[in-house]
Amino acid sequence: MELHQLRYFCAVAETGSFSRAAEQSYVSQPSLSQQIMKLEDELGARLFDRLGRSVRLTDLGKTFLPRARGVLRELEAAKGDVVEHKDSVGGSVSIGVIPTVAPYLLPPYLTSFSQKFPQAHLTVIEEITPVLLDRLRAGTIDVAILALPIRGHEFEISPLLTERLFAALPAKHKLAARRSLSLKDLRAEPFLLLRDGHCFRDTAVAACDRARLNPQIIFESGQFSSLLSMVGAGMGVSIVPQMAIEKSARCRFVRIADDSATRTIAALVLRGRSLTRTHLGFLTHLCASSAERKTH
Amino acid sequence: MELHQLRYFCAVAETGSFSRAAEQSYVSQPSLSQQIMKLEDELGARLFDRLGRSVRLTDLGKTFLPRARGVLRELEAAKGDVVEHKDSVGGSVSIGVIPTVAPYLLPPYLTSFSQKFPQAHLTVIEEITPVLLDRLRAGTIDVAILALPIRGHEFEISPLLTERLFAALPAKHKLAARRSLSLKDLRAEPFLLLRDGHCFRDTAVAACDRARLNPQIIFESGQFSSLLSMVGAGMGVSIVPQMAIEKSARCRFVRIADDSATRTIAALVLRGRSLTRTHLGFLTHLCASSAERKTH
DNA sequence: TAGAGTCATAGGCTGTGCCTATCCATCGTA
DNA sequence: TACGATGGATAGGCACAGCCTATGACTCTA
Repeated sequence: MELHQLRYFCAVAETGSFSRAAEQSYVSQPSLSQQIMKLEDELGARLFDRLGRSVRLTDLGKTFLPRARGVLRELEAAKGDVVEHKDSVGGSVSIGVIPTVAPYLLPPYLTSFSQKFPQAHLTVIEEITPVLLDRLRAGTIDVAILALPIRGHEFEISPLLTERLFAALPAKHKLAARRSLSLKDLRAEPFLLLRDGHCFRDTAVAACDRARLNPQIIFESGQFSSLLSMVGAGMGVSIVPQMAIEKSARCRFVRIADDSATRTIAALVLRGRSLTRTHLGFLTHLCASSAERKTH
Repeated sequence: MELHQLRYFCAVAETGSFSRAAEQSYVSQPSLSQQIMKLEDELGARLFDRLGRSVRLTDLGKTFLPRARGVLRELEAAKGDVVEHKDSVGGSVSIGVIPTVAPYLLPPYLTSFSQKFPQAHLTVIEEITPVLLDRLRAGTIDVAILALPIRGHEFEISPLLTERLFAALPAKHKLAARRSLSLKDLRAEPFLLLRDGHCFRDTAVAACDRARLNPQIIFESGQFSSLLSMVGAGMGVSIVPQMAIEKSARCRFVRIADDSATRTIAALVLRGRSLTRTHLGFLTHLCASSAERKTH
């Protein structure tokens, strides 16, 4: 049983004639006859009585007609659903962000995106990098925003922005008034860093490694604000990304001049995943916004 | 969009794998892949994300899946309906009968048929021959029971029984004691016949014609019982079929010996009409019963 | 009785769905 | 890191199914 057979059947039932049904269905009359006969053979009974001039539904045909229409109706509904789905930008997007980016970068993005796509529904999840990667793989988030580098090429990576790292120093520190400094200048300082698991800790440590620096870590926390208040209290120094700089009377931020003292934020998508219009809208919005940001 | 594509799609969605879906659908994996791709092309969007090892529904796929299932469910329902319809003998049969047969022949047929097919629903319509033929053509009755001859071969004709004609005479008539008579013997008699339109009038007149008899008709009625009471009152003679003979003190029935003085009752079906099991059941029952009747 | 209309049949062609063989990427494992 | 196993995509070829035109069989009408 095939769909075109059902269509032909309905056409004959409606027009009461094989010839007219064929015309209406844009096939030749013999082809249509053949398909109706094939359908009848498969069902094991006649659907129409061929009476000299006209054609009439048999009892079986009468019961079969609404069923055939039902199938075709479902089919149309399915097609309609697809069209609707493709046209809509009302879908939802789940975004995963690492904690050292979430509070600084995301809010302006989200508000401007919501203005552009009012029907879209956004969900934001704050997790550390390995969790985000797992969730990308599992499909429980659509996009992840995190810091490079990311190994493995199972992801599609779009770099968004690269920012410099800054040393956070107590206001009264001897280097606090400098325009910039080198990591080596911090060789003797006690360090306050993010807890293990936060990727920015790895970024900072990697920068130190490249500067042949082995920092002595005396305090760890889960968030920058805790670190900075400790720095302000004079317990030691820290390294923060540019976006985490916050005005504070007791803290000074000095640009780290080392070439490698940067971090790059990127948006990741699982390679091979198909993206809805809403997903694409969000991604392009993300890239556009960050490009704009760079030019400032 | 084709049904097998929807089936393949559902299979992949269920198994989470093209290969397993192909196995389950009894096609090769490339064929199935090809059809899925074709479906995706038609819809203009991916239904699955091919992720290295496994395969996962896209958002579109997720909304499309219940729709595809809906189409296939409707299809199964349609097939189920057909099977059920073919197996059932619970359908209805509309029977048309001419008035000069209805009260005599039908009752025993109907009761025995209802015993054999308790779920069948019978409808009986009593009309004169041309009306019955029209209704056969229009499909508003399934079977007609009437007297031959019928011209035109648009009908399938099954003779049921042939009965002799009898002369109905007043009890005191000079021929009333005879075992049989010839139509010519009635040459001088005034005739009472059925009204024009009743086919038995034609049957009787045709028999007279063949006997070169031109009957003088002095009374017409729509039913035999009226004629017979008038005959009993001595107004004249009449001709009736064997089955219309009724015991009466004032009427005598004498067999008409003429070869052509018979009438044949037949069942008619529109040629080319498909018959349900119930229709066939009724027809065969009719033929069987009348065959049995003949042997008595 | 000729002609128009209707469905069925016959024969031939094209497209397509299927197959096998192979390629390419990923994943698990030595 | 290299290798085989797994799973999907690609390529090439074949056979059938659906379509077409031409024609036949039949009915109804002028």
